[in-house]
Amino acid sequence: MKLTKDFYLDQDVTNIAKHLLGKVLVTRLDDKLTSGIIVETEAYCGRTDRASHAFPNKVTGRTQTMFKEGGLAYIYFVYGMHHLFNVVTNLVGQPDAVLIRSVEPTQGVKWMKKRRRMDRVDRFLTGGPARLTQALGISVNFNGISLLGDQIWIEEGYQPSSNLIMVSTRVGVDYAGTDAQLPWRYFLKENPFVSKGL
DNA sequence: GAGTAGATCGGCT
DNA sequence: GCCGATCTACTCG
Repeated sequence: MKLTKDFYLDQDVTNIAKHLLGKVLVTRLDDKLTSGIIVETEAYCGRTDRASHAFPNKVTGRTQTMFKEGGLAYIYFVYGMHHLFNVVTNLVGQPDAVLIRSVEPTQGVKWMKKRRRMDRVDRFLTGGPARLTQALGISVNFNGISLLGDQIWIEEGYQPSSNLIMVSTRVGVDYAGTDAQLPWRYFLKENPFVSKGL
């Protein structure tokens, strides 16, 4: 069951970041189906949050995707080599997004191993924002495409009980001043595919 | 296990 | 010109 448009239109991006835990991210490329359960996310609010590329509601070539209606993929390139995948949320003109930081592999493990050039199934396969995009074959080519289509989408999974949902500050956003202290990272307790503890 | 350097390039000032 | 929503390989111990 693919998530529908209305899921992505919630105006509180932290709600969506929380609710994405336990859902399943799926890609289909060249008939290779790969998927994983979302176990770690971070919320970014472009209007108020200095950690967001779109702060403060700044439209540029890179950020324009985030200003569109919720339900699209926002993918950007960093450190000269990594592609990071985000879910665009909220209404048109509100540049909010959720970074997907880790998934737990489910389908297509064979393809994921091949894309990652490794032969184990542990957090090094799909834990970490750049690792999961590589494992699922996501690149900037997918920037701006719909999450309701047939190349990349998110499905219903399970609803984690609230005592398993952990909250912390976000990773790698020290440049954001006091906004670096916001508790906008969510992850599943003791899940071995989460990128780092806390 | 912890700590650190190096890779590598698009976006923005 | 600087630096990044990161990862890997390598060191030391």
